[in-house]
Amino acid sequence: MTDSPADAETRDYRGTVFLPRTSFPMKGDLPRREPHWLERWQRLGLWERLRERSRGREKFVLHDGPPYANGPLHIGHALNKILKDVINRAAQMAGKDADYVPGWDCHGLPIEWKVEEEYRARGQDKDAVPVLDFRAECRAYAEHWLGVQRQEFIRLGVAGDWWRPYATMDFAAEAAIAAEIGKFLMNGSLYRGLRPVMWSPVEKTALAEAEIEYHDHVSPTLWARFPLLRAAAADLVGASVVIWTTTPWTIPGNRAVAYGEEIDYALVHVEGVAEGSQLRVGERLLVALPLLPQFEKDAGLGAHTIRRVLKGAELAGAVAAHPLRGRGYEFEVPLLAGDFVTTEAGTGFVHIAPGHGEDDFALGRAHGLPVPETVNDDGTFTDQAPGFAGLHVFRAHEAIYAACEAAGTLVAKGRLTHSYPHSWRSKKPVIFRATPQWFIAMDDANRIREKALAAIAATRFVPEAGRNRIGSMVAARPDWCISRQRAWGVPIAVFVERRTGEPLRDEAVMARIVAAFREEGADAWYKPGAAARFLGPGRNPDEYEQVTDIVDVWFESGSTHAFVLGEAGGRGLPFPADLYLEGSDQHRGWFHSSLLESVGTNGVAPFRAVLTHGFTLDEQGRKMSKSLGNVTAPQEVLRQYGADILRLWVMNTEFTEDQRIGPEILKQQAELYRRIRNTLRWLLGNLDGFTDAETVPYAALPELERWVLHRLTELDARLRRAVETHDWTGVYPEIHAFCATDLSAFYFDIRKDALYCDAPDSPRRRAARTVLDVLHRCLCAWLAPALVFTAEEAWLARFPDEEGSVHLLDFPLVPEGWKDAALAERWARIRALRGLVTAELERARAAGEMGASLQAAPVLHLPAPDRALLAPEEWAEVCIVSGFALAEAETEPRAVFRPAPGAKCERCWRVLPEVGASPRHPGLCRRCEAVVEALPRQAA
RNA sequence: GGGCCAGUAGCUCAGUUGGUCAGAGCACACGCUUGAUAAGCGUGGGGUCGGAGGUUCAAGUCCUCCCUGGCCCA
Repeated sequence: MTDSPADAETRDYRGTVFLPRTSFPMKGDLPRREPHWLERWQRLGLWERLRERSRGREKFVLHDGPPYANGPLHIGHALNKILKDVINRAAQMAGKDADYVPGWDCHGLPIEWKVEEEYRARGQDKDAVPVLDFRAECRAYAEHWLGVQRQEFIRLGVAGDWWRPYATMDFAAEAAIAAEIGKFLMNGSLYRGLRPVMWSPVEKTALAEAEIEYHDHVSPTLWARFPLLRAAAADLVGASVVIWTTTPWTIPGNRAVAYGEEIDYALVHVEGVAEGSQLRVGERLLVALPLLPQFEKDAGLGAHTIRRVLKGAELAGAVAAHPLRGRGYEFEVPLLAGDFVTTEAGTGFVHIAPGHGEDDFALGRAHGLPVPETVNDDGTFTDQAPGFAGLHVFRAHEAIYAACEAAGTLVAKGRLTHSYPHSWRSKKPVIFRATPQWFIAMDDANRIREKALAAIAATRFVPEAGRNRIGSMVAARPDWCISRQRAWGVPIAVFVERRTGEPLRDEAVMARIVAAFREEGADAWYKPGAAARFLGPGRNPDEYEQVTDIVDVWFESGSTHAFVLGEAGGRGLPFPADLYLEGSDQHRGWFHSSLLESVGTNGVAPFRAVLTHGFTLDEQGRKMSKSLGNVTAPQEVLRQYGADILRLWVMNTEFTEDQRIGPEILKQQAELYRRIRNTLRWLLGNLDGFTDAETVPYAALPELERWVLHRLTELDARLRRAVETHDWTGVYPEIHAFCATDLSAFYFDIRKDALYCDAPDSPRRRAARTVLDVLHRCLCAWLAPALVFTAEEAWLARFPDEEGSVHLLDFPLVPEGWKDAALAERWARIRALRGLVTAELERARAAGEMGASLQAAPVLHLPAPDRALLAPEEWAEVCIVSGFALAEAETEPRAVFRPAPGAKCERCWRVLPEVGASPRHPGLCRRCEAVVEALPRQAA
């Protein structure tokens, strides 16, 4: 190189400019890079290190709601676990010991089905397989999917105790669940009662709702008289209430008739009948007024008069005779108000058989009606159906018709094709049938309902609406039916004394069961000789019935707190948990069952706070479904974009409500990500070679730098508030906006001149780098809970360390002293005025008067109060122009474009009159001349 | 059919107790830059705040009804 002026004209000063330098690439390449970070964290034992170094800190426990170990993860799983992860990581970085134990729900029907399916594929009969073998296959199936889902969660970047998770099929868990049932047994809340369930007479088994499919079916129909014995109004006594049913076989089980209080009923006096009609001239009938025209046709009603019309409410207290009175059905049949009664079909009266319908059962229970068991396992009538014993219900209608006709209560009969429930397996029609089931009482001496409502009042709900939602359910729900007639689950390990029908309440028996389950799993219940083994030497197994029902899986997952948290959990986690976090459907599910279970055994809720998220829909707000082809699979997002993009999406949505996702939305998230990534990249590039020695104390910083630090205090406060309240909405959007608007478009753009062109020891450049250092530390830490991979990459790009990780850090302390509201207000005004300047420059640019902003030296006319904001040279800096003049304005500020006089400095590109004045560097301005002169020769 | 929730620019979201509240970011268009460069900067267009009534001097913001969607039930 030469210093001769002749050469200077052509000299390239690019090499003397301090351009950003970094190894941090612009492209994230996340699908390829993320797995390497996972390997690194695994190798470092990051989770164990975190636990080690936060030992003794205050615990934060987000108790994991267990996903079902069946099939690959869908987007809802991803949303849920990512949210949990962000909250856990943020709590950890905010100074807590956030120990997170992931869990799985392993028992239940869907897995039984899958295993049965595999049997069928092999031509094997499930019922021929010994129960212990079947259970072993179910266990292996759940084990497999637990492993798959674990890897998928890990790939999402979710941190937790993955190699020591909990599972409801762990022996310890099965033992704890049995022990929890034992507590309800001992405290008296567990009882055996009747309840109608969907029952398949072909398979002789109860069916779950999901095992039912609906097909068209031809049912015999029956219109029957219920002669009124007593009623408030004299003209009703002796009249007949007419009911209509599509299940005549339920007549023997009838114990009441329901009416609608608001429905208008006609008291009809029959004066003529069609040929063949079963109606009698002179009789009086009660039929809903709107249904009377149809009834005329159905029953062959001829001439008649409507004596009067009455509201159903008038029937309160009325009593009718059973239509088979005189044939073993001598009891009275009360008329009861039912809000399920409609005038859509029939007669506006519903015959109530408490053993054969949901509404029937509920109404019966509310009024203390008996629940006769009129039907056997195989669908034949029992002795409790006098006159029909042994007859199959599906072949009983002719006999019922005949009996009614003989009793004078047959009004009409017919046939109806309608949608009717069938067994999923046998494709045969099913029936509602009352069967003995196990219940937990809501309102006995244990007062679970009352205590649960109190616990709800004491819990924090985010969003607040959750309190009402779960509260109204708890207030209205019936006793909890916890028994299922299934194989894959935890048995209700109870014995019933045959002589008394009472469950055996013996602590010693319970203790033997729990101890055995702990060692051998719940399989112990099914092993030969189990009854003798658990009952102990003092009892004869023949005198006891060993219950073979399993417990509702909701009871199991509702018990997770009992084997994960507290003393019994053995993991050093406190009870209750700080937070439960699941989808809003869990108000009826896991939140609900956990609450009831814990209230029943501990008297309090297992959580201090409940956070719910909504459901993930497609881009049009529709539910995702395979048939619509609008499913966004997390695996596909990972393949195409990477986990950090999916995580960013989670944090950018209003997740307490339903969210949307799809190709367009993901593309947008990738764009938002790029802005954040480039902000980090620019920071890293401009911090090249930075050391603490360069740092400038706060008091010596220019206002612009102090303003940036003030913004950090605002973001820090926002973040810490989110950690406290679990209200994360808007936090990451704000960080993004900070990167885009405050940093990239404002602060960085302004400081490029100082950073690129000032001398390395210039106070202005050092001040900027001081702030860039803080920005890098803050952004890496703040982004770490959400963008777990990118934050790590950006941290290690600056502080390479074989053992290091951004995830081992706490959030940086942002000094309170950086907060400066007055400064913020002044700079808000400065930015507003800067907007006037940029708009004016744009006008000039469009008019062809200028290109780059450094070609301008505008004049800004300001009213008096604004004139002291900045000096002209500071305005030039802030507006990124080469010159600047202030002038007076009467009222409204305005900017006027002027071209910058002088020549363009070849190094810093500012247009200044002084350029050309230097003999050694005629192409440079004074600042750049000095910088270049001071550089070591090889650098220049 | 019932309970709960939501419906603000193409997209993601702000809009406290009703009174410059019709905004931001992204996307889009145009321009600049070419020393964050498959980057960066600027300017701009775009919404009858789901619809209809009502309360009020004044309503995305309160009330009623309806529509659409979601969750949970029947």
